[in-house]
Amino acid sequence: MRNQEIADIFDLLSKLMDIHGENSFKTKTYSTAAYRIEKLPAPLESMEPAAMSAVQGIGDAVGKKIQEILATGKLALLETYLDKTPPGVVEMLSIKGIGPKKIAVLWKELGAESIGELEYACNENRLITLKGFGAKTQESILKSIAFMRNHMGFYLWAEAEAFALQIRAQLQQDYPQQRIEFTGEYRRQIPALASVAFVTDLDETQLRKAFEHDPDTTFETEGQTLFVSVPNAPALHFYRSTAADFYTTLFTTTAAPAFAEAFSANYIFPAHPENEADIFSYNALQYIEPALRETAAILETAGAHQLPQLIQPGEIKGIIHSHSTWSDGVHTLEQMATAARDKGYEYLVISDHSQAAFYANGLTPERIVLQHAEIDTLNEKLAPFRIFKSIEADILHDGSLDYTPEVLASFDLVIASVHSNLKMNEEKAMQRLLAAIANPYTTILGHPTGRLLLSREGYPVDHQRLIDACVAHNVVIEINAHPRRLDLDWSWIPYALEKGAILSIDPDAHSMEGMDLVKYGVYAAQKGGLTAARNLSSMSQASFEAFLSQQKKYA
DNA sequence: GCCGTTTTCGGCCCGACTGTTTTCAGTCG
Repeated sequence: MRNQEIADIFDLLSKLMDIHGENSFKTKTYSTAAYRIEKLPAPLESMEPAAMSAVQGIGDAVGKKIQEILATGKLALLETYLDKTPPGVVEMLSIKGIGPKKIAVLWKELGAESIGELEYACNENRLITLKGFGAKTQESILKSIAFMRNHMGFYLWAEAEAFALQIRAQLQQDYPQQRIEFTGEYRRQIPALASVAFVTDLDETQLRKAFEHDPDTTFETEGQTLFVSVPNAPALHFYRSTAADFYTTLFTTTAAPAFAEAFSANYIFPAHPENEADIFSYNALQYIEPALRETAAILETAGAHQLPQLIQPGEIKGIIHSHSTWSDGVHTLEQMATAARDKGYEYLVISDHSQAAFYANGLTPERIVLQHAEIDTLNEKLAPFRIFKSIEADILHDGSLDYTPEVLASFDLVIASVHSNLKMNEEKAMQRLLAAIANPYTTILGHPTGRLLLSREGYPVDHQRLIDACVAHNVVIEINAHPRRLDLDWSWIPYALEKGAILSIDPDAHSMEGMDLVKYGVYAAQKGGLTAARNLSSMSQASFEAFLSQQKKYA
């Protein structure tokens, strides 16, 4: 079992015990244990019990519970708490803005045992009578429930990926003679999606057979399409097609509505295309990558043969934006650097959290000096690979960065990000962001909207003004590659490119494995037509150094 | 429940912000 899954068990245990009013120091212990386990550099599975109890926060009781989880796959104590808590109450933990204590009140005093009942009670204005609750809390609960409902059934592309690959692999293995291809929003690399779709020449009986081992799977047929619903997974669509129309079906089911409409209005399908490229060439169009098949406008660009050469995962040359054990990362500086080198990257930009982020062990000016000394030593050892000195500086409430100019000047580059006071109106958000962009030490604006896909709206920003300001101040705009962020959103990339902005696909890696997330950033960026030439992390080490020294002239 | 020692109990307990209070509990990053 992975550390993350074990940590999730302790985290849930801690919250359930809080709901049941257990000793808060006891529950704190479990939540701390969860945090520590999550940050362990090695899998608990492969650790000796002695090494385990040496970990801060893991004592006798937690150690035994870990052994139990590893041996049985579950934790009896958690099961007993789950047994005495209605599932709907457990679900309430996913409502933003309320925690275990408030949930306990809603359950015990209001009698709400599900999110539906809670929503009803809010609409009946019944929360305001409860101690510690008021109109604003009620409103924010309703808002959060509405947000959750809007995103129900949606999954991150990266979450859907493993499921999609597994389904396809199984069908290919069972029916090696037949064809199965991805289509729809999954093929278009939509960052958050509700379905994974396929085009196939398999018949309905064959398809159903692949799922019959799971009694919870349901099926629905509509014409030639089979819809399969597997619990807790994206919906599956199988568009069944004959060999003659296979590529026509693939083309039409891949297209977003606007793209499909424009195509059928202005172009025609050849009779029996032998591949998708035939459909484009028949209409004197350049081949359009699936990721780009969103708008009507892209067809005109393809007609003029001016499509961009989309950036590819192999064109990322450096890991920009990463964390180490100096702040809240899982691995040491040296581990991160050697991992980046071994993965074939030319350089690593280490950007731990700044001092305002105490929850993430942000760096004080004194610790920055020590970290820089370690980087210097490692750079001698690892040359020609290079670690660049950076920081993810918090953009404070007033838009200033988290250090004095002297400290900021000690970095090779500075990534400025908002991490606190996320509840802002657009005016306040823009004021903070524009101040940070205008700061001469800011090299990159990190995750510009602070959004978390399917989980949190970002603060509202005026994208055009934001991008214009970055261009004016030579500030690079990050495309944070974490699959839950993908922020800047791909839909704003064309505007940014048109205005001359430089973007940077950055993994925001908190571990060695975290570097592998860059590919999700590349997939999202492809949708916006990004090319390697306009992506900072595609620069070679030498070009990156030249770019930074150019930047310093502005500072 | 964990930890550390001025050990075998007693303290632990980030800080800003929000929304609720009228002095603070809960939540979040």
